Amino acid sequence: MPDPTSDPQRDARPTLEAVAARAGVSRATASRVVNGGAGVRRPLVERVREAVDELGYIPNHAARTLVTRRNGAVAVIIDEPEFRIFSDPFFSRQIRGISRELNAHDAQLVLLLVEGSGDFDRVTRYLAGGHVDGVLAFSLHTDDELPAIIRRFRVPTVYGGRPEHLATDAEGAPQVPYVDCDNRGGAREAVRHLVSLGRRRIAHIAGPRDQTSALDRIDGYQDALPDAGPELIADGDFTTEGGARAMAELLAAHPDLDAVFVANDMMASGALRVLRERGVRVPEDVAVVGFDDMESVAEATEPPLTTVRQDVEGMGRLMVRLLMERLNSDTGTWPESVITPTELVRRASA
Amino acid sequence: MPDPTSDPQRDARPTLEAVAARAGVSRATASRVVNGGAGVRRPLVERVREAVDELGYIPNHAARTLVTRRNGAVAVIIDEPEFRIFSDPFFSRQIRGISRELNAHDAQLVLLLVEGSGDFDRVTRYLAGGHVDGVLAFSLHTDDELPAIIRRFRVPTVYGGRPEHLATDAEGAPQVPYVDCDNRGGAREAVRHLVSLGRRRIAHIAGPRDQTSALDRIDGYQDALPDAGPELIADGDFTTEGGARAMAELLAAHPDLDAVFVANDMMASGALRVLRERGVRVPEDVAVVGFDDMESVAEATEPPLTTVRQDVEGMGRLMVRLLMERLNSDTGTWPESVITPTELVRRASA
DNA sequence: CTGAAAGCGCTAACAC
DNA sequence: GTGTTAGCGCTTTCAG
Repeated sequence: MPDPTSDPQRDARPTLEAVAARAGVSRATASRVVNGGAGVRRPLVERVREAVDELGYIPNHAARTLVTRRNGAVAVIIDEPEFRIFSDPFFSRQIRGISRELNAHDAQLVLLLVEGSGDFDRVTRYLAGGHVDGVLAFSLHTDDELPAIIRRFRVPTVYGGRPEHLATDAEGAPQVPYVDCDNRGGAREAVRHLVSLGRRRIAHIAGPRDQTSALDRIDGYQDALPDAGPELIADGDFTTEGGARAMAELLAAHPDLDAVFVANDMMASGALRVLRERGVRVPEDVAVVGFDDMESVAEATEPPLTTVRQDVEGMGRLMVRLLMERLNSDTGTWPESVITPTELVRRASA
Repeated sequence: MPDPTSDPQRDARPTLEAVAARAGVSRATASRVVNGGAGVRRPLVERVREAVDELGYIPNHAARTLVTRRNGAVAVIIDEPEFRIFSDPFFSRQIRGISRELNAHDAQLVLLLVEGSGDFDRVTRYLAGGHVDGVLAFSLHTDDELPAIIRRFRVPTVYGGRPEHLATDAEGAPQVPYVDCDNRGGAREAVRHLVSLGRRRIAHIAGPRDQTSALDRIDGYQDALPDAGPELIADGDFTTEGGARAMAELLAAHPDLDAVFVANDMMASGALRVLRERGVRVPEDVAVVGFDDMESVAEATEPPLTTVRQDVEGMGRLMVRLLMERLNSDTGTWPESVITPTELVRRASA
């Protein structure tokens, strides 16, 4: 905290006391009204409300937190290694969903960026300090310390994306609620679509293997193509350039391929560029299906991209809702994880 | 705030009282030690420290805030219209700088996304509620209500990027401290570099005219080329596609151009692609200079991009430092705005 | 249904 | 130097 030596703005905001006085009631009654007004007679409620308006009363959060032990804030924790997701429209959408839903619950979003193990101390202190009611955590890595910290301090948490290692309780039931889209099912559908188009040599450009979304999409590809060898899978990194590179490799190794399922739209856009540069016609020669349905990308490609849509913003909102459900449950039991459905969006590329 | 009907986790964290008891001192002394330990004799300091460790004591933030009236949190406010900047690596870098510097000051980052005028109420309540010690606000629009709100509640604020309309005090001195890079100077340097290379028909691909950074870069371009007509300026939108479009227009209208200064790297990357597709050699036929120096973009282009570097992360840190300076100043006077220098980074494209 | 009173955990005068 | 004592503004029993 900044050096608290000065206080340039010792503002005298009205207190509940003042409201009560003005309304001619006790502080207790004023408090009841401010918090919904249950069990207070109408006329009093109105007098208090008026006083609130006239005085421009706004409750003091710190005082309230001190007694209720709830602070109306949720931390969004992002691992620095994953921080690049920040520059992914995908993530900005999810944050937007989170922000919206949090607003609806009158809760604040505290952003915690973790940049390597040095920062875990800080985050630990922060969580241990009970500054937030809950946590939303994103795409953890294999050896991430975060889950352990979170478990240790029993901070209610919802994960975004299926965590690599699902913790399980004594009965073997997963103890880590998360929200993810049906990556595997969506991928399967995409590839089946390609098959139904009569394509026979269907390649896959995969995302980084340390992300479960990429792994799950590979699984979906293989579900639909049980006989396809791993040589038809090229590795990408979810960036446009990575997609372009992978496409070039694939073209070199398998000149006969007639379709490619790409694990996200950014890479698909790179792949399309390479195909265009090589004079390969899409979809006539090679059909292409992406994943994500980021309109800004999928509608701007040439030709427009057929892709698997996932409701990213909705997933963000869902994360918040799961968390709130838990926070408001008396039993302290967790809601189930949610796998949201995907949907194939047909455009021109396949 | 979520419905406070339940409290599944009524944890009994140790209080200062407990620490004091264990160390055999008064709460006051314990407090002094926890807050730096100035004016407490060594042996006592150590006993208290031990007690803190043994008990795993962590100060209760709410209680502290209640009395100090400081809450160790800073809001970062982003206008939804500008929310796309989220998906700009530029912004993610700035946020990172902010986050780092805030951590260094032990302050938290509260993210406030504004999505249209409906949300101003919420933000107003939040700021008025005194939940944060200060505000960092980004790229406001012409008719933005935010500055008014901020002024009304006298929340210490630093802006990121030169605000469109600089508020001035009675003496006409600007009252809005901001951090921005020297957009105009950087642009000027870029174009002068092109001139020094012997280029004579130098075009400009500009950013959206409602952003001061774009406007300032246009000014810099014109500084260096006082005789260039406005027809050599094409409008872009800071995206790759926009840059490609603008480049195509320019090529059609001015087949004789031999250089182009592009207002950011993303657009430059799109422009380079178009030039390549048309068989225009870079830099032989047309030299290209970008702006930003986002390595991920500028180093990946073909050829690598000569561009104007700005220290984005540093600017984020600076914003925090200005804010903290203000928060810790007894006089409540504002530090000056800061314009950070830019630097031409030569690669292969010019 | 309303009010009185007791704190929540901490800091900051003010004494000693 | 260190301890004592008031609160900070609010919620919440508990009486009435």
